Amino acid sequence: MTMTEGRIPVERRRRKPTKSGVLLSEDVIVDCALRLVGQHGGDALSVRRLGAALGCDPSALYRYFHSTDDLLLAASDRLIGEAMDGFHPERMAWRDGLREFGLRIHREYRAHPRVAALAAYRVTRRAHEFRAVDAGIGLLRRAGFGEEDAVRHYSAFVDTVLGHAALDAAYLALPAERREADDRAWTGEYANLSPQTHPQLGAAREHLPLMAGSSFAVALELLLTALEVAASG
Amino acid sequence: MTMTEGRIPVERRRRKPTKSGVLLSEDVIVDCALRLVGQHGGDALSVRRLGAALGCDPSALYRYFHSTDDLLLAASDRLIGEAMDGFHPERMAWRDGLREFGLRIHREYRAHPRVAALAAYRVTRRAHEFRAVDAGIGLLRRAGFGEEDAVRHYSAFVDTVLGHAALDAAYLALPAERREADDRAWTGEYANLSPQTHPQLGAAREHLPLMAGSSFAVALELLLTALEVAASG
DNA sequence: CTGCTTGCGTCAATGGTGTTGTCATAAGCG
DNA sequence: CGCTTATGACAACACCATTGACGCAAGCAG
Repeated sequence: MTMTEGRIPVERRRRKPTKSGVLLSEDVIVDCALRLVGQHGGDALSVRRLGAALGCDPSALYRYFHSTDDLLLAASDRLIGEAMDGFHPERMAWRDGLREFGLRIHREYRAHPRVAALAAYRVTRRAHEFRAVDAGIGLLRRAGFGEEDAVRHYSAFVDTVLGHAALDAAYLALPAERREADDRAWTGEYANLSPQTHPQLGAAREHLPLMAGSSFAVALELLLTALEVAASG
Repeated sequence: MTMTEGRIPVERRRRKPTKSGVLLSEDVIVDCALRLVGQHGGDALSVRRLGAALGCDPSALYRYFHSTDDLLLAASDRLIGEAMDGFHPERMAWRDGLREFGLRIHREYRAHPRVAALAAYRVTRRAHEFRAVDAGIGLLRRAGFGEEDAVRHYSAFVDTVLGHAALDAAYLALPAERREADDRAWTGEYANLSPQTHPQLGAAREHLPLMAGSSFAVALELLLTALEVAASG
């Protein structure tokens, strides 16, 4: 089929338990996938491992999703909903609201890095995203921006948040060994460079481990400050 | 080996041409990898395809790189090198220097979206990156930050730049059809939502197309302003 | 209760991936 | 000229996603 593939119908009547007794469903599979990624790291998500965890043949999953990408999108849809669940920006000051907005997305993405690495780059065009954008623009209007500037600054804000979230998520999705190797660079290769050729690195040697962790919190506060300045100016 | 693996020495004396007559080298391989990824997409980067393109056995590449990850880091470092080529921050005010620093990286990543999407979140641990980090920290020292704060704020700055670069690069790496569909969402789905349920989107309807383009320029200026505030405070 | 339809789990196979160990060969030094 | 060794080739291993054929059994029709 070259046409857009029709959704696999969610309503199923016939149910056959798997060899090990588990009843499969779209929800059960997404649950298991998120659990698998959360517990065993980013590279634990493969059709084979998922099948093993569910006690079914890997190919059984294709009865529910067209591809692993399709499965990941389904999982990412749930992520957006969970990130925004219980968020009530109208109850707080705009700056606090924007901060929580950013922190919620960032936290959710970090909790599911492998899924997030794919989700961050995509426009879902679904209900949860609609609601999030509406809330975000509303917060910037309350900060004092006019309509056009609110949109422009919301765009900059959310892209910065998503960019950091994607970066941190992609990093967390790396195999542990590579992640540790990247971290060690700041106390190893970087700290041992000659101060002659790299004077700043030499002078700041003892602070370089700061480069290893996430810088999102610092960047978020900087951005909020800048928005405050821009709104009042 | 649990220790950090020794670098494969760059100086080689013996040279044996491959079956098809090509002389392999680290540079030749990176060249080919960048070309391959640029032409045929991120999924085109595999040792087997790379070997085929170079006219050598896939395993020959392991004489030059420990793994495909190692190769990717080498390619990434070359991007950094090209981005920083001819950059002389000491000749300009710190704010102008940081702006150009950000713009250079962003431009280079946009020029090689597929490699950038794979490499934006990695630490290359190589010469070009060393120099870039040294220059970046130096600019923030000149802004008035102490050593520790300079490192902390450089981290936030560069991660924001890389995050935006990764986002924009991933967007550019999308198939044109999907990219256009995403753009159309802001004049289509988003603009047609009911103002009852999404009041902000309704009010700002005519400005929503602003969401389609890159927000990097706006975010960069915001960040520079915030750094100025933080440095003087 | 019987029997048919069909949803769906299983099996087997295809062709892709990174990586490693072994071997042969040729480059360049002594 | 011959020896050492760098390095390319080959084969094999373990994993991956995806597909098509097969057959079991769930649930409805009669």
